Amino acid sequence: MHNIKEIRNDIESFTKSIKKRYIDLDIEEIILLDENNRKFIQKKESLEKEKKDISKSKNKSLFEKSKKISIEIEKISKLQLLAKIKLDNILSSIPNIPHNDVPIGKDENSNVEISKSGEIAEFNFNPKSHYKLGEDLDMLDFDLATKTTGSRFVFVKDKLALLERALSNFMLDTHIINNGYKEVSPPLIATADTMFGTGQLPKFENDQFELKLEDSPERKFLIPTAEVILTNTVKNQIIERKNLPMRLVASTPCFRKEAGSYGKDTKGMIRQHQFYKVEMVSIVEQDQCLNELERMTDCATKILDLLKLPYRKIILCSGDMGFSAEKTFDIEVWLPSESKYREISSCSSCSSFQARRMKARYKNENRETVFVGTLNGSGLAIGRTLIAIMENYQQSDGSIIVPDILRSYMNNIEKINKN
RNA sequence: GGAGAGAUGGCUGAGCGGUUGAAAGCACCGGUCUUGAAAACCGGCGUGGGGGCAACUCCAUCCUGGGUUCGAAUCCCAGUCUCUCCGCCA
Repeated sequence: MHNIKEIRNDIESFTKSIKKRYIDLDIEEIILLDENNRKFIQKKESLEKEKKDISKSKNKSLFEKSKKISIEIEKISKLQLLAKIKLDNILSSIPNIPHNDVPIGKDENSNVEISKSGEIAEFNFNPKSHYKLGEDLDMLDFDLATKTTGSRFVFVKDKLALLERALSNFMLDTHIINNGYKEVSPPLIATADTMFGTGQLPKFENDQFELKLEDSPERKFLIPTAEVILTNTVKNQIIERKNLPMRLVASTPCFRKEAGSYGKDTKGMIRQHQFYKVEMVSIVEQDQCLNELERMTDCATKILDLLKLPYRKIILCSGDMGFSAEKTFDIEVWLPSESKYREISSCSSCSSFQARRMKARYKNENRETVFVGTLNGSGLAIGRTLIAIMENYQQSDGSIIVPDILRSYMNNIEKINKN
């Protein structure tokens, strides 16, 4: 959420910055609504003052007049509220402004590779896709999921289910023990207000699974990522500086409609309506955002290092970043069956963009109350890590070697074989 | 699900129709004292918004939304949440 005061004070630089996002924005309308809103506020407040003075005077002869003023106030309030709602609707649908470090570009073609890591394995046979491997092992069942639930779901069974569980524990342990994150097991359902805080609402309502609630005007949603619920733990709060940075990690299912991606990645587990993800969230002092982003991204890549999976790190360009982000690193893991890198983690700094929406603040060193900085990153997406392990560790006979680091989490089995 | 109690500033907590934006304490900040610290004493200290270059000023805000009244933290109605007790249940 942007500060209308800042926009008003420097319309030109705001317009220039937001252009980097390649969105349509009617700045004239914003300015007009803002002016109207303030005009009505002034009118309303001068009437309120008048009314207050009458009431203070306790002069009975003026009481009748006061009643009339009340009616007038009500009329103007309605107009003011209308302008304010319209203005807020527009403001709350404008994405965050990209940081200066961020390359300018319209879509993923302008993303920039920063580094590559790990050895890409040579296969002396044709590497299979994860879904072929999984189906042959009888440990991934997409048809069964279609029968019970619908498309874009999967049954993970047997040793692959164990692998999935092991990954969750391994990642959590690493972030808790080595990276200073505090484990949280959060609710998987969030209120509309919470969804607004991190930027899922109002603009991305179509991507969310909403629960059907009887007899209640309240709206509730399945979380699309633990970022939503973890970041909002500080909403409507003034945090003590000594408690910053706050680092939280959770392993949760995530639910996404994937609207607008029909026909994309329909085969296999790449794009599902439900998947597990280990999510890191940091709440920091504003000026620490970029340092924390580097740190968080390292926490994510460390997992891939330990799993010995090849990956690359890229920085997203201005047009490809998520709504709330000012700067984002994506980590992409190598998938032999596709001979390309696929996203497995996304780490973003949201500056104070979400904090403003959530009203999450802290007292800085000058004892001023200011908005915190928020960051989130996957560490990592479990489903996609499962895929990457299957494909990169596959053998010619269709079995899958268990990475060393995971064996203690998997009853010390070394290989996943067909039963 | 049933029955009660409650929701006030960063925290604790008074107020229960008319300078109450709100006592008091704690915390915090500044100062005096002290070699330094503590203690003691003095002063300051909520949030959001509007106007103004500024000094400053105005409005809102005592869970949320309605209502009564010239006037509401205080009265009425609805809702949300929290706590206690009972019931049911993983």
